[in-house]
Amino acid sequence: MFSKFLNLDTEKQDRIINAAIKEFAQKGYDKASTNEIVKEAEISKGLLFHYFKNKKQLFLFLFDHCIQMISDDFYKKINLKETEFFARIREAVLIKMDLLSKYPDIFKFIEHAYMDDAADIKAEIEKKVKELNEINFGKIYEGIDLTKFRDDIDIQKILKIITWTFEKMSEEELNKAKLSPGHEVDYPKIQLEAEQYFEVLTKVFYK
Amino acid sequence: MFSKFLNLDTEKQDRIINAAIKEFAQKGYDKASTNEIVKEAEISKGLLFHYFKNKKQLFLFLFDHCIQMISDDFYKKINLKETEFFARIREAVLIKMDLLSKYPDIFKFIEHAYMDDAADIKAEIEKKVKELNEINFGKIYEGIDLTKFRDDIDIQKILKIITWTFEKMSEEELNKAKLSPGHEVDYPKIQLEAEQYFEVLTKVFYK
Amino acid sequence: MFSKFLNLDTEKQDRIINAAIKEFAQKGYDKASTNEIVKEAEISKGLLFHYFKNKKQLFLFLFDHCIQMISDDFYKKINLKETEFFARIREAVLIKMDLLSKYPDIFKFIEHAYMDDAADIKAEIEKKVKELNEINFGKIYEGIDLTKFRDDIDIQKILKIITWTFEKMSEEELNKAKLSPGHEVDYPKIQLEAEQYFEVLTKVFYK
Amino acid sequence: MFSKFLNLDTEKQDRIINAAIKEFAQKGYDKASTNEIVKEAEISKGLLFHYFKNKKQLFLFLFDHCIQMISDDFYKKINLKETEFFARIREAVLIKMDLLSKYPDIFKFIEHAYMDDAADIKAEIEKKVKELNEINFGKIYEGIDLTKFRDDIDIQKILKIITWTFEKMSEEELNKAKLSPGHEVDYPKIQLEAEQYFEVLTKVFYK
DNA sequence: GATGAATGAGATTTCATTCAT
DNA sequence: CATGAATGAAATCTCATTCAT
Repeated sequence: MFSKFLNLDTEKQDRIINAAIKEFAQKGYDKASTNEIVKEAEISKGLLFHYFKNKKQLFLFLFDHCIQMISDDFYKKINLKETEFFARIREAVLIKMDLLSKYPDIFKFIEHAYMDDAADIKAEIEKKVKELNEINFGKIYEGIDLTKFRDDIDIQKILKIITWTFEKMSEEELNKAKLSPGHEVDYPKIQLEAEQYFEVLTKVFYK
Repeated sequence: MFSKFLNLDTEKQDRIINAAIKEFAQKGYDKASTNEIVKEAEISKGLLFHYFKNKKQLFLFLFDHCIQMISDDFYKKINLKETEFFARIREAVLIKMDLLSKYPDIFKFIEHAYMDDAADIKAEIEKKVKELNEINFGKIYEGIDLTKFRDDIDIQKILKIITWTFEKMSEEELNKAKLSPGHEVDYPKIQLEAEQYFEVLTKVFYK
Repeated sequence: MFSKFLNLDTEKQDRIINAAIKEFAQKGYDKASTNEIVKEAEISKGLLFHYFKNKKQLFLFLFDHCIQMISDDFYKKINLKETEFFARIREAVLIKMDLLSKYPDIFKFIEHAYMDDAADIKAEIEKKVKELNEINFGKIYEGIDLTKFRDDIDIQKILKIITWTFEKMSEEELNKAKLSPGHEVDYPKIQLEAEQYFEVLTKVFYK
Repeated sequence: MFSKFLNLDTEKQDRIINAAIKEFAQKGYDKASTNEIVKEAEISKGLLFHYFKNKKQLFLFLFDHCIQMISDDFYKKINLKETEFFARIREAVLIKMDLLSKYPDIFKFIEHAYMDDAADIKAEIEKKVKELNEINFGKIYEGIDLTKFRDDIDIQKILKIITWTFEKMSEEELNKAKLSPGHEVDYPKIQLEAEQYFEVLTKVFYK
């Protein structure tokens, strides 16, 4: 599918990928301009369409690429030997924050991809996202020691509540950051807050 | 700001508002076409820009209008005399579902407004949303009897966790609906699931 | 359909029609450039598409317009009181040649329209052409005195052979002209040749 | 001119010729894509332009090639010993129909070549066509017994009228076929009609 | 107030052809 | 001989906004 592109020398691939991610991250699918992308990547207009037959294919390629990149990095770092639930999830939150500050454009791009409602790409992206979520949810809780949790509550519901709590907490903090003057995310604060929620959740859901 | 528009006879106002909501709801901010709006509303191009000096102002007006409309309806229906927390939140969930099926276009529009990342409107919308959330969070929990909750946990954190749980649960169900063939939301199922989470959360957060 | 366009003042309409006919006549449907048309007509790019929603509609409008114009002129000039067959067809040939030299662009355009195989317009044009031919064949032989023709041959076949003879003769002469240096059509020569064929055909098909 | 190409092994030559004829036949000169041709022929882009320095030369080569092929086939089949005019022309019509159903792509290609008005190729093609027609007209009537025709009419005019009649008749039938749902040419009907015209023309032009 | 013709920059995509390898 | 990456002009069409009437 994208073999032509992948046979390029890495430097040019990177130039194109970075230019495209930047543009899509800034403006979303619809408003992103292939003109800007080729200008930034310093390639000719025709070449982009030689590699990716249209804007949509380019976008979908980038989406896969980003997800792959982030996932790889994530699963390389996470220690699956840690079986204590809260330790594992604490680690996950930390790694996520780390990646977030390391690849801000890519996250912005992925976030856009999730939210963009451009009819063109909606269906495809949503399918990919669903698959991804299922895989991730399984993987992140792989090998977890569930014996510490209360027996009188459906364990799946407990995991959901805990996961959602941390997701929403992060979302809220990131939203606050967006509204602040410099858009700086206050990572130490997030971490502190996370610790407080860990405490609450341990108290109520552990035996 | 929009006084010119508000002085119109209601029938014309409605025609314009409905046409615009429909278009924005279907296509999102960027792809929505002012041409289609005037055609559907049966007014001239110039007139639209006479009332709302540009597309952005029109969108922001509609956003406020929709929020107002939905909020009014919501607070008219909710029984603030009910002070038991879970009873209150159960009622809120039910009313929300009711509104959702009553005004699908408006909700779709608001959803778009939240997600649309057209740089133009993002900042403004997000500010409004934040204010709104704070007001709602305060209002919805107004007069609630907090004495039933455990004393050993920060009550604000408890409320957050509960609120987030129901929000995420609804989001997940709505997303599933989007991926299903007919996009039908399975309201009874949502309600059943909600009851199960009520039970879990009561068990762990009540004394 | 084209009411917006037809409400324009005639001068502007003409500028656009002439520019478009010229471009389509020169280059055929596919290669004709809407850019060139607006440049020649001295209107903005957007305006053309305000009147005709796309290139195809513009072309089809022009086709109808040209056919109408030529037909009107033709039927205004032809004398339907003349019932003698060869007199009638002689007149038709003369009028056709007259129109041909009066509106060379329009004929070139129509010729293109007949031949253009751009998939976009083929079907529509062919339908129109077929209808037109049926009408014309009927009209041109309207009220003709058929009593002079031989009784031992199917009269329809006789008319076909005669019509085809003059059509092919004209085609051949026009083709010769295209190959000659200045592309000049030698009208007197066509007329002389026509007279000779009239003589032959009268001799063999009249009683 | 095309010696490089003609030195290729026949299999590759055929692949290229067939791919190109197919593409030009389907889309006409302008819209035919060299990209599609090389893809179908399974050769590289550069190679095509190595053999034929540009699209136009490729097209002209193909035109000559097709004309040659069809002519060869035609003159191989026609029996020049038959000197009776109508028998000869009847045979010609039959052979033409046979070839038409045997090489539909090639005929479609030639038809396109005749009609395509892409300025680029028009002049050249028309010159070739004219030469060809003269040769064919001479050849097809070679050795014909003209003594049976009436003496009181210019024999050249008689031959023209007869030739034109059969040409126009075929054209009309082919056009009808184009407008019919399945584009099927009704060969038996053409043949029957041809016989009727033979009869008429014999009656009037033979002594 | 109300109209809708007019603008023109900018969008994506195609294409024949070249040329370094 | 053979490759296919690279070019960039040109194509059609859209769109929010203005302004003379």
